Amino acid sequence: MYKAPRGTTDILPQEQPYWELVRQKIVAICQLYGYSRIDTPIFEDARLFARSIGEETDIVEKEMYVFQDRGGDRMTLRPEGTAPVCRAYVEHGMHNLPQPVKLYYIGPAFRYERPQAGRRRQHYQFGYEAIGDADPALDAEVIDMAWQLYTSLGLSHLQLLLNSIGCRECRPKYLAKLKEYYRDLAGQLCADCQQRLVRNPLRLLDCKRPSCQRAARHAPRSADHLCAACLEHFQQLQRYLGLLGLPYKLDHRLVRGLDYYTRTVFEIQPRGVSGAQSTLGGGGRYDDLIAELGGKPTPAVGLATGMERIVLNLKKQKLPVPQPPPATIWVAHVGDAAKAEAIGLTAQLRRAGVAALMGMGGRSLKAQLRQANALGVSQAIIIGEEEVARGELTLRDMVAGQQQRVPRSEILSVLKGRHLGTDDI
RNA sequence: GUGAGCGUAGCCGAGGGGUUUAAGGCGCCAGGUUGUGGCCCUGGAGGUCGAGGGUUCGAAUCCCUCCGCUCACCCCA
Repeated sequence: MYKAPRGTTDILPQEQPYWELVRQKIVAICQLYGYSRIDTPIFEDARLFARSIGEETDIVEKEMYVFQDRGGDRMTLRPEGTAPVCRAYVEHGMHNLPQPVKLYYIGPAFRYERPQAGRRRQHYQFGYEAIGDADPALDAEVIDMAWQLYTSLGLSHLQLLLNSIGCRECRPKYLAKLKEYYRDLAGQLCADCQQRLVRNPLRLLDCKRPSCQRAARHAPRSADHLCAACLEHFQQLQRYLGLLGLPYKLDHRLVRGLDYYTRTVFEIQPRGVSGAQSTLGGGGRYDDLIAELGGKPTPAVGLATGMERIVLNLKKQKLPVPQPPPATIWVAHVGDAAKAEAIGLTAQLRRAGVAALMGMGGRSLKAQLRQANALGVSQAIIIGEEEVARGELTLRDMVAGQQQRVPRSEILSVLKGRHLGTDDI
């Protein structure tokens, strides 16, 4: 028996209302903030991600789905959405458009990891990127937009974590200080952090092992070592967040696992959940990425959020989701002549915009009505020998349990009289 | 990659060596009305008890191995 591959899942019809709601809110909020949709390929040249995310990151080192296609090219199922969007920005010369260019995407991303709650090998990300402006007001807007998305879905008890990790000017100096601080503490670090000290010292700060946390306690903070320009940017951002009424918590240990970030980094997560896969969304500024990918130097800021984590939290907070309406009418029939009549009538109803279903497989009238009831259909039409002979239909109200004869030619106007056509929906 | 828990029909779930031809509930199908749903009653279909091996006269039940699922760690959405 075949099963969905590990870390993948079928999103079944009963789950879809959650996803549909999330998609609707996403489209609405993007319209509100001026973002246009972009769809990029699900696979890309493997080098795109190694270049942008960073060779030393977990994603690139152990989580990417890489394969060689039949032409011998090395491809990667995309592990995230920012790099492809930036590639598209450069490839299509979007620097000629009014800046910033605001783009959003919704689609699957792939990472080879052990699955657990809120983490799948194929997951769905919604993300957006504002490319072409360094104004901290844009950072604030990006954060505000995510916050509005979550709250418009009804999510509450969220917290915004914020940090600045500087730019290519000030970060190297900071990293040097960080390494210096750790020089005497190296013996206390876990094996992973021994590696990080050499390859990616920023990541030393967010190791969760108690001994490493202890070692990190008095580590120099990136926000205390920003250059004048980065400090100004960070302070302005905080001021703007204040103007927007967004509560935030500075977290000097928040560094994020992707190399392309500069200056602003942030995460939004539910309060009171630690450890588990709690982060709803995260992002930051990546002022060097476009140039890294061959464009001219272009500042940018963006966010990505996990759709299944939103759904997870909607369920956890027991928030209601709208259910799709059942069909309006069920056409039941008894006998060959009636079945022929039912086929024509059902088609006619649909063409008039009425959601209509008819019984299949020559089942008993009882069985047909039972199914109509189970599906929540509120009206049934019954056609038997007598109705066929007289050119009539029996129209049964499944809620009231009452029925009446209607001339076949008048059925549409009768239904309209009951406000059951699309004109009234 | 590491650790823990769990695998009995579509779903939930009893049974922990011998009348077990594997309970019960939900769902599905049909009948109780020669053309009428919901409630009720009756019946039916549906299972290599995750897989393989071992112990035993006898294994869903005990042992081993493997596989899968779930949760957690690492890391992230």
